[in-house]
Amino acid sequence: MKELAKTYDPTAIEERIYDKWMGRKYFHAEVERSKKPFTIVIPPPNVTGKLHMGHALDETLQDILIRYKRMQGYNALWVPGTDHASISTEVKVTNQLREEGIDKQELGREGFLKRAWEWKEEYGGAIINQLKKLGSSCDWDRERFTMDEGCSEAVLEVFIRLYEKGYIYKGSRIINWCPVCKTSISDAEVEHEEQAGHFWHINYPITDGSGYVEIATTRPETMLGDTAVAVNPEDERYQHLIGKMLKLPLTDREIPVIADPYVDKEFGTGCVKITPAHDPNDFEVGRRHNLPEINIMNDDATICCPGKYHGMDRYEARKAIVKDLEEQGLLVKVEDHSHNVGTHDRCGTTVEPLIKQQWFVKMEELAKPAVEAVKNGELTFVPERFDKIYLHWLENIRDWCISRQLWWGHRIPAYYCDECGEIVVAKEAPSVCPKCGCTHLTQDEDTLDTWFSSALWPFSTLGWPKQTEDLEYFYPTDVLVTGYDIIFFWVIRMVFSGYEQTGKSPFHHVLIHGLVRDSQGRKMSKSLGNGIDPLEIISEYGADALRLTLVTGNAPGNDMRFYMERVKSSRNFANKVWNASRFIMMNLEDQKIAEVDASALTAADKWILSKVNSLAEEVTGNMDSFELGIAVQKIYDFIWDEFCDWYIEMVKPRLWNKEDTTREAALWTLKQVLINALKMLHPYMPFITEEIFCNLSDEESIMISSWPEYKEEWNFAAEEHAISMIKEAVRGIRNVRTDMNVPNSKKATVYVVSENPQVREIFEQGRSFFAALSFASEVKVQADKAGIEESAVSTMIPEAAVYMPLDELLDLAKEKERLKKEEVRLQKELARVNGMLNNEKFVSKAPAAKIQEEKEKLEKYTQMMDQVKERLAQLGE
RNA sequence: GGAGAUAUAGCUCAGCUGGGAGAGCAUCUGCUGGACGUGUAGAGGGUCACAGGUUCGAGUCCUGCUAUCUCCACCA
Repeated sequence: MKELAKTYDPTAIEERIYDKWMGRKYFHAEVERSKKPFTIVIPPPNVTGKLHMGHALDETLQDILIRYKRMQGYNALWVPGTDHASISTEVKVTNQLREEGIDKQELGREGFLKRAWEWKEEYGGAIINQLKKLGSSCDWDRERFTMDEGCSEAVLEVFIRLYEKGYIYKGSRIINWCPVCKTSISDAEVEHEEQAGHFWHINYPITDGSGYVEIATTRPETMLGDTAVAVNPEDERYQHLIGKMLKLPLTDREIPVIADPYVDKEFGTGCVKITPAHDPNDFEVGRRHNLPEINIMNDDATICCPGKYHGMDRYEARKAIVKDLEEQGLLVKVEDHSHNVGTHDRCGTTVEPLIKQQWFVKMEELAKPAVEAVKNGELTFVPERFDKIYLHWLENIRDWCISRQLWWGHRIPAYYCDECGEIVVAKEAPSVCPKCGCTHLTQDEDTLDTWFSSALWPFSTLGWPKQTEDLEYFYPTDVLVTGYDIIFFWVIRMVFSGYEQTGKSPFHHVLIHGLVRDSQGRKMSKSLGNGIDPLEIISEYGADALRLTLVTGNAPGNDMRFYMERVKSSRNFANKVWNASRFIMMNLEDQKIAEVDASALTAADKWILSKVNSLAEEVTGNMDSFELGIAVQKIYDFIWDEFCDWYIEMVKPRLWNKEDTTREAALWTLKQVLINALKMLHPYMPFITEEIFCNLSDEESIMISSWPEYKEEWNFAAEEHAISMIKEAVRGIRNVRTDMNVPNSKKATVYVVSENPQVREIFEQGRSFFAALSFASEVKVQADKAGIEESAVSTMIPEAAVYMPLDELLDLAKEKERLKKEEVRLQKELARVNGMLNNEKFVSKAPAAKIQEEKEKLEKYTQMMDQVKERLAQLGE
């Protein structure tokens, strides 16, 4: 056995261990009919991405679950991969080209894609290596990419299927347009933010000269595209206007006044300008009334209409138009007004609603099984409250705009006949037009929304559309782990795609986590510069410490704050585990410990075995309910408090005495308990547990060892009781000594007095460690107070009194004071217990077990009180 | 305008189906005996936001209210 370092140094260990795991293919899973599968697919990070704390949390949670299930004997598969991230990547590559002085358009589609793939090959894998640093046990042999051959095949298949069922259609509709990225985006990609703006009141002259109609708008520049003014049909004020024509200022057009219930009488002036081509509501109104749709904007949001405003930027035009209206006396007033502005979530640009030909997925029918899945419990969210968010979105879902005016992505498999305009949707380019027979067909220029391919991720990565063995065995996956911020983008789309294409929900559970924030609670962001790099934390404190920090004290769905003190405390725990193990290995001295018979075990051994046994039961329960924070807290407390601070201290006297007949039992127990604790800790802290385990065990790796299960033969209730009594006495003694300022070096005889022979037996049995833990020179266990000096200090536990003659140190007044404090405490406890037991309603309604519990407490407190009173009397009180 | 979350020790947060308020860090006081000072033994510190209600019993369930945060929403 090698000598272990005094402090744990993760950097020396982690890489070597990860290489070992990789080399032995522990992460790899193949179909194995004899085992039950447990599958997770990774939320594929963007190829443009760099590992941040959000990833670190997400991957840690998945790795914990997958390692846990693997140890439980499941055939655990964690499928990794990356997402092509159409817009982000396209922007990055475009910028790179620009720096080289190359214009994307001049380079052309083919040249651009070549560069994009080169870029992907060069930088795209970076994040994968970063995931490995965390200890992620992904099956890297199965690494996928949303634009690889198989995923692309799945995309084509789904597109064609949905098209043929009529769920995908092409239409001219109002969509969200990003004037900077120059592409359409879906509703989910629009972020709404409240912005301070103005409300401009403008008079539109009535053509018959009878006056004006006053409208109010937040976007005066769009008036160039107005094709009507609407009033509510029930608004008495404006009945006479309906049907009249208005002169649209700054143009030579005339527009009608129409009546539509969409208009709110109470808001603004009650008259609304209708701009069908630049506002989603107006678009609807326009379609109802067959109004012309006049587009006044170019793709870069400059104005496009005959006249002086042509070519102006939208905001420049706004200023000019307001100025001109004012000069013409048509501007009535300007009010301050804050309103919602839609921005593109990738670049922050204000989105422009525009009418464009785009491809859409019709959502109404597709959404139904996804709604049903949550309602009938086939799919559950952890925590449950995310059901509501999910359902609310699905129940109000609108058609999904899936075409993007980008090059990096899956090109839409639609071909147009140059002659007759026929649309052919097919996996491969048709050579002739099925309608007119000509041979000139051109493929649609657009690509698909990046989420179209990620929606298929749980099954496309397992071989779909081929009915592979993998698919049949590993699918549906078990749990999806992700942040609440992409429920709309991703989770919902995976669920309805799963039902539509495979007839099943793609996973059974969705474990939602929150955001990792900085120590002040702010979002970590590039612009604030407050991000903490997980890789830096790993290199300084180790991946285990980072992982522990990310799961400790965090409940599912809640945001968490990240700060260095917590990382340090996790690192300290790793060191604690390291040193406890080092201590045990030093004592084992490489000797083989034979299986020890239960009859050879002492009460302390049985106590700790019983504790680790119930720990296994509880932790398993917590992990099955995804309560990972609670589970790891219990493991932490067990290792540090029960095992290190109590059990190891208890067995030291036995270890030091080579003649001790129970020494072997102590060594065996230490090893058993440590191994079990390490196993439970392994999913959380994989590296340190592996390193220690391999130094301790003959098995080749902890990650393929078996998860501890509850075993009846390790259930020792009597010993748990006995040891808790001794611990109680030790605590009492320590308290007294601290109170009296007795240094640890000053030993005293400790008398344990109890009339109960069983209690005396417990202390007799525990004599060796009880003496050590209570700084006793000698322990005397007896039935009465014979031989105990009256001046000895005392502490009471149920069923026993403990005395220590500390002669010269004794301060009688202080002793009395302490006893009186204890008396007051006991009085309060007795009052509470008696209050309950004397309450008829409690006795008649509370469960029997609870009543029994309280009765036992009453007995204990009464005993202790008697002892305290007796002692006080003895002291002349 | 809807919906949700959060409010517990100085700080950051746990607390599952109701049955004597917890952890880590911080603060204070001891302890250097043979795993660990990244340690150890102790201490102080909480009307569990507020007000009602249900219950023998409420941090936990219900109602209301306040504050903060988040999501959704077409009031121009």
